[in-house]
Amino acid sequence: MKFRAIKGTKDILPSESHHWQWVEATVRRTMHAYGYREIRTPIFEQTALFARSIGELTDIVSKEMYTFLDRSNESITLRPEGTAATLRAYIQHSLETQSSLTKLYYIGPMFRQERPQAGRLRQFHQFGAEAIGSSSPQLDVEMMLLPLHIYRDLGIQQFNLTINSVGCEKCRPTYKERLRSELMRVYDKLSPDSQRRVETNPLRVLDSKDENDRELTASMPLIGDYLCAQCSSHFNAVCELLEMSKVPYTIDYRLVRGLDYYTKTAFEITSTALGSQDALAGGGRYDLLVEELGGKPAPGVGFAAGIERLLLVLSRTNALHIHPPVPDLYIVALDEEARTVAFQKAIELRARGIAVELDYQGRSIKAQMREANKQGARYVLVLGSNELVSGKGMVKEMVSGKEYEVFLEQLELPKGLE
RNA sequence: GUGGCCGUAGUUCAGUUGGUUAGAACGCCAGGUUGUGGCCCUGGAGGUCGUGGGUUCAACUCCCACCGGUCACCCCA
Repeated sequence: MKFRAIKGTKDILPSESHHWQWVEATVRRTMHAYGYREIRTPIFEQTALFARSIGELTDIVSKEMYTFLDRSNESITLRPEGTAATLRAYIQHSLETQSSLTKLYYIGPMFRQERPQAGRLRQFHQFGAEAIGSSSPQLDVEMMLLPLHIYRDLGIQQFNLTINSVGCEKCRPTYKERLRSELMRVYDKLSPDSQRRVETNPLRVLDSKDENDRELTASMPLIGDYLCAQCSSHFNAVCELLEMSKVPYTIDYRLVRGLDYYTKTAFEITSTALGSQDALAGGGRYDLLVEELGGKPAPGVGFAAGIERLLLVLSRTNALHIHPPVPDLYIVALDEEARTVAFQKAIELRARGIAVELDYQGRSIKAQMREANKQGARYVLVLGSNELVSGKGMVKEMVSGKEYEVFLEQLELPKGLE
């Protein structure tokens, strides 16, 4: 075999595209219910946009982006996430002048060059939402409710919501330095990964999976104790709203996000049906990002959710019940003349919105009936010389085997079809 | 990116201590007489045994590299 899809990319074949359509339709319906409108941005942007928003030192920017020079020697990057481009568009088109609060959602492919494994592809798909222009904790909670609502609608039973506050520009630096100095005391005993993180992202050391690291950091100060009054009350408000919404959640003061732009609220939704790649969705508040990207200062909050992982959970919990679409009518034709009439009838019926399928290969009646059955056609009409002469035929309802007489001139299908 | 495991028909797999024409099931195609599917029966097509080297008289079976997948780490959706 000469050509194959690039490592870490996948073809979505007809046997599963209907599952995707179902998920996407559910996402759109729910987004609408929460007042979000779709935005579609290009899948590539100037590299600097991502470096600026996500953070130069993050793993995503420093080693996972698909970055290349185009023919004009401009550095281009395939988007690794959706927020940066969404905010860029928000700023570029001055959406803040349209209304004081902008609520947007997106669905589409993202790109990150990581080592692939189940639930982690190089081209993967996310849906997500952004609310720009308000610092209300209600929106923080809405960002958690949105994906949870979608998961419930799709039939996912088990998930865990974990939240934290990562502070703001006033309180985080103080905590960060305090933590870093604590970490330096045990630096030599930390795992190599954590040693690296002490410099780049000390908060992340607390999130280490290394047993020894966990012991070393067990009694170290947590961000929760260092939040400023504003961050603290915001976080409390978020917790209260979650209580009110009756959404189970846990607070994890060690939770950190991989993107630098988060302030205050950070959260993650995980599923036990997944392996090590267990994050279904993640998000948080980014009150400084719009300004950082050159826009008029505006607070914002958002989330992103992975579609492949969502489908993985659904298939592992046997929750994929959606069937592919079927033809309303399959026309079986027995000879050349009948095939011409069948084609003509198909054109007429399709024009009326009826899904009609027929044989294009001159196959036997048996083969055509089998095909109609395999495709799940609801009705079958057999056309042969008898029908062409009499102008009448029988439409057979496949599930019951019952047959109804119809006139070919003005073909009517049993009611309920149109 | 690091380490472990895996890689045989479209799919899921079998394949004896390396030894002649690589099998099954499902799927696909065609038949089972006169114009009607689902079950059943029969037949057929389909594989350079991931790719490339090497060891050997001989390799799908051993070794190496690469490619792909997968598990964990890393990271995250």
